[in-house]
Amino acid sequence: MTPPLNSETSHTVRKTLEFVQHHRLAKGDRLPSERELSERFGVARSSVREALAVLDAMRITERRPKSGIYLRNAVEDGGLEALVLQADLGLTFDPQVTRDVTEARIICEEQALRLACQRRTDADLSKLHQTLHAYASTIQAGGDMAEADVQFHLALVAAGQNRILVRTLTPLMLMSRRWRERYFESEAIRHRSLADHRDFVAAIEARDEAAAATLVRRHVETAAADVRALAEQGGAAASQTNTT
Amino acid sequence: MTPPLNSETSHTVRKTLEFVQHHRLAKGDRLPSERELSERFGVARSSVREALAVLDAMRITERRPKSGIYLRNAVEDGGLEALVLQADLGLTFDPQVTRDVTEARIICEEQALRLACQRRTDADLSKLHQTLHAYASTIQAGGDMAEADVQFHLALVAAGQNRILVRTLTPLMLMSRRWRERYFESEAIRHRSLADHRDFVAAIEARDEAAAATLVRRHVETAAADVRALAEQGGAAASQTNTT
DNA sequence: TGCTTGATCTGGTCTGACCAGATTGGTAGG
DNA sequence: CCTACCAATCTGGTCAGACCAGATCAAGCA
Repeated sequence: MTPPLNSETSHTVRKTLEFVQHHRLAKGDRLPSERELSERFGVARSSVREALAVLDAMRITERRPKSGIYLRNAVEDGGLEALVLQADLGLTFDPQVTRDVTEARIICEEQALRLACQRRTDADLSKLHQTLHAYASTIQAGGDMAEADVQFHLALVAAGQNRILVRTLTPLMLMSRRWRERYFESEAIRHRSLADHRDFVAAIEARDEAAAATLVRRHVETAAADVRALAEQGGAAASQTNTT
Repeated sequence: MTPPLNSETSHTVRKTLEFVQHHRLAKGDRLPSERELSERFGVARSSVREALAVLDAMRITERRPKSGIYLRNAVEDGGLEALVLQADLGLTFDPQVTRDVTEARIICEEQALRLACQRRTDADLSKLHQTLHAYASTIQAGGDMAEADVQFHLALVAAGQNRILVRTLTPLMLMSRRWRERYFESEAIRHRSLADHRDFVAAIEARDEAAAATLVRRHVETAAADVRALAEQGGAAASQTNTT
């Protein structure tokens, strides 16, 4: 459900991003020609072009006719969609990005939840209970917690009746999907998370803005801290990338 | 500076989106095959594929191997980047989207400005003054106000030291670029806007969070109301799209 | 009626070709 | 020795056509 790209295109996009990272290319630098990339990656030029069309649309690269392919921004400085793509591809970013994502999530989600308290309909409420139930089931069944978590938070935000806010938060959620996968390996965390989610729904049901706001902050901040701890402890191997 | 896509790819993307709109395709509906699209649009299949790669990456379409191309979401329900693309292409959306964008902008921008008040450096401040000056010059020279406005607001947000928030707000800004173009045709509005911007910088310089917050709300809400009035008055022709 | 089978359609990928500018290297002229 | 000009080369943009392997579905056989 997550991978948006075709196998080969996705593969080539990944290869290209890796190339950029590996060669420490900076904004304005020129990439090898399409023909050379296709040779280097062992795919046809048409495949390279598809990947470049995607990178272009994401404003990561810029193709200048008769000239070459240039890096529009550093890999870490594209659009949000670009970040999601990188997260999907398993590329990591520096800690500052993680902190910024957390902060942005708290900001957007807190306000969204306030709106949800004001505007939620009974339909939203039953949807929330349903999603909450699905969440609990996923814990029982040992299913995809990261996915269930994303779905729950998005349902929460959706109750705020602002589709743009939902779209804004979606990439922020998807971005931390990878981290969450490891995060939910702990049973204690899974259950604490479920308890938090119950509180969320209760707050929205009671239209208690203050409670909801406090909950988000604590929930997201705690989760972020845990993930950070996990990253430092478990995976020095997976934690570094270029920081210019 | 805005158009991110190559001529032909952009052209085909536009044609495809128009096709979807014209035929009132809904989520899950199937588009014509690549071969038929290429024939219909009068371009090679490879060009269609590039466009589809972009639409795929934006999660607007989904290509199922050996099956067909399907609409992942209604055109109005893609990612933020997709909305920007549509705005760039001159496609309009329903009023609810406009309202949601305004609300989301206020939420994100208010919090970003609060952060800016706390964290802005002297470098940020001089950058802001510089951007403000450029803004005033653009008014004098009769330049691209929409662009200058976007740049100013992004500089404002950037002072909050959260790159993710900047990236979040960028599409929201770009999205309303079209509307802004007409908006800034009024001289009165141009000057009121400049005055507002001066106040913004002053508030951030004084680290006055409350003032900054009040300013954003009033500034964005007023602008949105004006644009709405303009849309209702001037262009019934340009205001409707499908609302399902 | 029900099941099998093969023609057809679809996206995925590759090869190779041509175009028109941009770039660049070398050579002819000063 | 240096300058100026021109042609070979390189680049992205686009097109045409081909093959593959599943998916689909209708026709035909049991």
